[in-house]
Amino acid sequence: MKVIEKKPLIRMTRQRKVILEELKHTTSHPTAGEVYDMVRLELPRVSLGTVYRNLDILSRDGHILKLDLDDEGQKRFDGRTDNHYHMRCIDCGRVLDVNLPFQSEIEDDANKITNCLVTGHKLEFTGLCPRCRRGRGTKK
Amino acid sequence: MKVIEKKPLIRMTRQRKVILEELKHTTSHPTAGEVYDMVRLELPRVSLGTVYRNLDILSRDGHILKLDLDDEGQKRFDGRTDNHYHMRCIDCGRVLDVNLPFQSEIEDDANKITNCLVTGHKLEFTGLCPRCRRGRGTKK
DNA sequence: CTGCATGCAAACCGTTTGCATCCCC
DNA sequence: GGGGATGCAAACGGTTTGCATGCAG
Repeated sequence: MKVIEKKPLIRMTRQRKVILEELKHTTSHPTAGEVYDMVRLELPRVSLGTVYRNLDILSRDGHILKLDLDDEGQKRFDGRTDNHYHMRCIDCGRVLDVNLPFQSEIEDDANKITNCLVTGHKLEFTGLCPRCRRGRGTKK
Repeated sequence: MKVIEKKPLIRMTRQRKVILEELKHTTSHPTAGEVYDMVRLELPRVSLGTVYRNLDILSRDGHILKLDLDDEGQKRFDGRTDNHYHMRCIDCGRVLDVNLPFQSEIEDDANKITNCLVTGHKLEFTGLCPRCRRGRGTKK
């Protein structure tokens, strides 16, 4: 498993700062468009291109995570940067953190049965979030 | 874990048949564009729209798998429909099968620590495929 | 002062869709 | 013969990019 090392940000612009702060203060895993909407409340003249460019730089340097979840046409962003898993609600699309221990050993297992050099893994759960679950039966 | 039941195909057109056969005879996890290229060798007048429509229908009915892998702007398709995992080479982009036992129990673990109703999971490995691994050091 | 960052708009690329025609059952 | 499938081309949605200007260090 790779330890992501955060590089210090070379240059902190007003836009970059607001984008980073918004992500650090939410757990909603917003899309780029949603980040744009959030930032625009504070910086009404920010451009969507700037948001995309900064999300790229911030994730490249390890300050945020870029998530590429199944069945979504778009990426999501996470201010939480430690290794953790996610669960996506197939009803409402909400994305939640799953605090299962991070299983680096599974990469060893994969290494044993392939000729690859496996260095990372991504685990994503699907199902119903607590809210959507109520609208249906609760038994498994 | 959900057992996917294959529905019989209502109608078998020439195009649909060729698309399905191409996918059953390769392990390369091609993109829609790559399937299009493969099919075009046999049916030169096939349209890209038809390929997309059939890939949708075939995956909806469980005859193929639609894969949404990390860091790719596009979907891939798999003629192998049993539950299994994948590994993506971060160097060349190749996608390989990983025949690790399918761990439905991990969904139970997730159910225990969340209030969600977890019904599925997806596990994706990243690293170097055997070919790309040779170009670099082989020690871990 | 220098060069990276911004706003704006156009371009890009994978995918979807409307429509007239075709052809499988 | 009828309804789903096709080819074609235009539209779509998220993302990227070129360019002139702005601003952090």
